[in-house]
Amino acid sequence: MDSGLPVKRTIADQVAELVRQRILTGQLKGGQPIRQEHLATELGVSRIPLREALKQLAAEGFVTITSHKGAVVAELSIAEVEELFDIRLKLETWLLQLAIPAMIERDLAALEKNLEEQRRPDILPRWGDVNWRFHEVMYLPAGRPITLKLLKNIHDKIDRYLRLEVTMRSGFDRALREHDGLIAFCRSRDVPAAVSLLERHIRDTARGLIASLKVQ
Amino acid sequence: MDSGLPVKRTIADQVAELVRQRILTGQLKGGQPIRQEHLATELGVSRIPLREALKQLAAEGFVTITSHKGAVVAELSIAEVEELFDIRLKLETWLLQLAIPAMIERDLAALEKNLEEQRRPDILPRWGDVNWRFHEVMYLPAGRPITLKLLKNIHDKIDRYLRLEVTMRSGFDRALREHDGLIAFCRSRDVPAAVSLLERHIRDTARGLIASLKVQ
DNA sequence: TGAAGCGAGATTGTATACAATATACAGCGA
DNA sequence: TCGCTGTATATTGTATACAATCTCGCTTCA
Repeated sequence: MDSGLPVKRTIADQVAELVRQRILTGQLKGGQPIRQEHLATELGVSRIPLREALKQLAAEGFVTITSHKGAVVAELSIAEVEELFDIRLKLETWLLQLAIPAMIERDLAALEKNLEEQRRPDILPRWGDVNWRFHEVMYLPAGRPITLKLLKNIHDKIDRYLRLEVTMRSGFDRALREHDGLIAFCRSRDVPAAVSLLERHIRDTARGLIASLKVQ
Repeated sequence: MDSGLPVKRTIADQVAELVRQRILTGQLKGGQPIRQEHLATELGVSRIPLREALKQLAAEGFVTITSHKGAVVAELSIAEVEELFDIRLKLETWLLQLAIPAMIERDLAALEKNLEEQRRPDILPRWGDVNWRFHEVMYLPAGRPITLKLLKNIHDKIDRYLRLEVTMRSGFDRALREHDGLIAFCRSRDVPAAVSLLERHIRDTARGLIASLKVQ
């Protein structure tokens, strides 16, 4: 699956992955400072690979580094979340347009297999992952790997907040229905209908998340 | 201008900036390996800040790091260049749509000031910079800072190849005319005309660059 | 009172030293 | 000759040590 990963993983890479996961899962909360010595000793490594990991995460937008003051977990304002959803809207609808004509049976089967997983009762903890993979599989036939990687980064940043959304159950069933509809339109190669549903899907997700952010 | 820069710049930041510039200007060519010890002694620093700089550049996509083998200057395939231009097309037309209704006289004046600079005879070495700033100023009123930063990164990656384009003179005058036209449409608030011209502008640039890449 | 100055401790930034891994090449055997 | 293997060298990865900077409470003085 992750064919891009280096075979021999360096400590810095492992730490980057771990810290990223902690941020995504909310173990490290937005605005929280990251003390190098503390985290390094906890992980049983020196500060050198940790610092390299933090530099990488900073470039990816997960932490913010200020000289001589350290790294803090990045926070997204509501405006920034809205902007990220807008970027998704523009790029994902484009990819879907490209992907649908290029889809073969195997792609559609993969989408349906993913949808089955989404229906399993114990999905919630893995929802972020599975949901992204659904979209990824759908856009893969478009053959635009750079865009896909960019979108994954955006999804990761957003998912952190989706996890916090306690009222997710409400939007959850809707998301499943929309995913189901997307597959149907992909099957019938109905590009306009699929794109329009995807637009609604992304906008609905955005609306739900932003509403729940504004409450807090 | 660069208000986002840290006040106290760390060695790692300076090195990252310098290496990025060397890549952009072609002093470091695509595929070329970067030997840490060598570059570090040349710059008079230790390998630690250099390594942090390389991690950052890797996350930004300017170099590729392989464990225990080192960093090499990233190369873009023709397909990747095409994809980057496609992303530009989707995002920049969107930003322009948002920006035009929000433009005030000051923005238009800034565009014209930039265009004047483009007309100066000694522009070629600074073309990459000035050209990006034209687009940046044009999209700034859209109020989408994340997208803008993303686009800057894409421009940087592309500009490296634009610099190589020896026959730039041909596309150069055309670019100036198109920039001129864009300002006119912005002034008249003619969104459809501006967007359509911008589409052509980006496609023209892409076509010219890709043609010259295919020759080599 | 309160605002500026000044350490002591905490924290980050960088250099040096060493360990782990990769690369190049010589020697050996079939 | 060809291919394998082991060793020397080069290069990267990480730990430790130290330097630079920041934080925060205290003092001092207007």
